[in-house]
Amino acid sequence: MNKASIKDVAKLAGVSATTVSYVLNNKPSQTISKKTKDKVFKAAKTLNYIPNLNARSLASKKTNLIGVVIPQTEPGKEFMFSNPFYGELLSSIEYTARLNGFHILISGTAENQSYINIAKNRVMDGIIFVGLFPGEELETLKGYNVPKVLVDSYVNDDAFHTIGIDDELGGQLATEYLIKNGHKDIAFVSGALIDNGVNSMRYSGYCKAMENAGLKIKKEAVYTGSVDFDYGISVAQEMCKKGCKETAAFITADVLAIGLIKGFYQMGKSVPEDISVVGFDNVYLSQMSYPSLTTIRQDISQKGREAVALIIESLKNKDFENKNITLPISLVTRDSVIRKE
Amino acid sequence: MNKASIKDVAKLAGVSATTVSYVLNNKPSQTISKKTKDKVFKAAKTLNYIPNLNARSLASKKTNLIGVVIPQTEPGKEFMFSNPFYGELLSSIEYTARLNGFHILISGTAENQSYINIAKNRVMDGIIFVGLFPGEELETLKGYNVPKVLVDSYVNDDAFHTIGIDDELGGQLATEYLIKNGHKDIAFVSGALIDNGVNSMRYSGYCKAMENAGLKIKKEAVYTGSVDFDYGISVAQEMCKKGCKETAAFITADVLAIGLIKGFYQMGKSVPEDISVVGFDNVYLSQMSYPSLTTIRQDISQKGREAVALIIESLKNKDFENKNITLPISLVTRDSVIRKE
DNA sequence: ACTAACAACTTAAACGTTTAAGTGAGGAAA
DNA sequence: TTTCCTCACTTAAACGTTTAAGTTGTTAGT
Repeated sequence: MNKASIKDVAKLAGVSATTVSYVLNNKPSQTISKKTKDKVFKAAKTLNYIPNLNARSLASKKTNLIGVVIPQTEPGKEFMFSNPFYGELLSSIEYTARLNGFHILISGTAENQSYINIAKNRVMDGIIFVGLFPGEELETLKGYNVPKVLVDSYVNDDAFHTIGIDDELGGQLATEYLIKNGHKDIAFVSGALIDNGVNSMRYSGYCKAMENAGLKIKKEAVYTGSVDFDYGISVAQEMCKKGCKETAAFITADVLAIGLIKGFYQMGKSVPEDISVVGFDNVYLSQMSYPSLTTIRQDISQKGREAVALIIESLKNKDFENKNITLPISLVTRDSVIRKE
Repeated sequence: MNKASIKDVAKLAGVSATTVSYVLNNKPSQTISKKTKDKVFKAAKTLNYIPNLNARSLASKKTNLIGVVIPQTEPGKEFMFSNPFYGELLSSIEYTARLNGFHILISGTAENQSYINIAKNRVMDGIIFVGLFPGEELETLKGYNVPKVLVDSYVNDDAFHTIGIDDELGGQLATEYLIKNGHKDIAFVSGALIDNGVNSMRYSGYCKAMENAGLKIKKEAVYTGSVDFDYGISVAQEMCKKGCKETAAFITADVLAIGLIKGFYQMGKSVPEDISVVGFDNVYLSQMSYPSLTTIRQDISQKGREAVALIIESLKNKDFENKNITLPISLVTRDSVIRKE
């Protein structure tokens, strides 16, 4: 028993396929009698009719599909969610999209695989790109004529919506808070510093705060690697091996910060007694750790909601101009920072 | 400048659309001269041709799309990833699918929304359902003629592949470990106990271990609510308020266990000194907590890989019978359990 | 009584592919 | 030389919808 098509429904109901389409889509542009509607509904129900969305999309040029491209945090590693930030963001995107009748098509980006592959290979109503993407491909992407949102990317091009936070300010707030608490030797720990990436911006905020306070930035106190728990542990180990002159650290991601805390603990040092720590993102994880993490709060959920909203708005209104949205951030103080005597 | 279609390419290359299709899909059933191939490739490149996958799917009846349905952990809450288990699983699914040329379409399940909606509304080559789903809808789902995988569901129906672990054994192992360490008053904490759900099975393992050891299961030591951090905190509070006669707890999810640890700490009790804790799942989170969590390890990543593999296998081989896979588990001992004097 | 308007449909083209079947040319086998 | 193959294509139908543009039959207005 194969799937019923609109024609089967039409035949059973004794009307044309067009009528079925009108009834089932509840087109206000077309009046259909109550009697006919009932017949169609009944026939559709009887045949367990399910419209083929591929056909619908082909005909209507709408797919109700939003693509989400998420960077692979580490090459060869399947865990694109090793940073819970992405999970929370995706969750918000999916939820908002679903409320609006859209589905989400996700794709990580493999090492050697172009991230625009997903755009090339699917027909989507819009795409959300999370994180930083290399510049050359952006050009190609521009030719893809659907609403596009860049999340957390400092690309300045009006072919895209952008949505992000003031990462530099965040870095500054975090560092200033440590300084305010009497710390002078403050390490900086982060994923790779890529031009125009969030980490670079946060680093720049760190530098600003240090300079404003007349503190020197020591090269050996700047650690950059990958954003995950294990790298956090290894940084803590390295710091301890070096003697750990630092009394505090600003870390650009909460997972990474939690890794540091763990690493210090393993090396016999404790947070915040021996070293204070400030993270970034305020993922749910940050309240779970011990000690709970002082961090820069951003509204991840809102980021997702806005991203979807921008796409939907652009879809509704063809002249809707691409927007650049900056969401607010704030410092949330918990237990990972202590005042230095 | 609208998108180029196969016809535009054909025109530019001076061949038929069919030839273009053959060339671009590299069909071995059809021989095409090198010369023509080159012409087609060149034309496609010039026009920046991107095949419309909706049209392709319509014609070929393959979508290269796998649907993943994930339960909403809490009604009205957007965070379907409040349990990191889902994120890790999804990540694995996405990665495996991508390696095989598939994309992932995800959908949470809203409260009042049928979870088969996604199946009804999209044309997919296969679907993976994660968690427990109400029985009535399963019947409807059976009519949907694509490979279907049920992950972590104790439905016994050969219309589905199933993949899971021996949850009862897991519950037993965890509880026995606590008993072996001298604990007699052991609480059980979990999400809702639903017939044939993993939590019920884990509970049953808990009961088995208790009974085998001649220990009584006290109703007031069994806590069931939702699987998230906050519920964990509230259970710890409740336990403490009751005087906390228990010296240990088996908790059916790591996030929940971490919540308990936090809650105990807030109430002035510490883990494992005052109370020992065993979790379940071994999500990456479990090593991050302090103390790190003794838990039941399951290979979440493999769960995802196998789920996708089953679908792909079924797609390749129409006679491939639905399988029931049970993956191994084991106890991983960390720091959240202490021997009782 | 005649036109206009409207309600309730249907016809047919279009969306962009795939693919079974067909075609013609050139070469090999008889 | 004729027949038969094989190569290198092309034709045309099909996939399941949507939707602009008809086509009726009825009602309303004058």
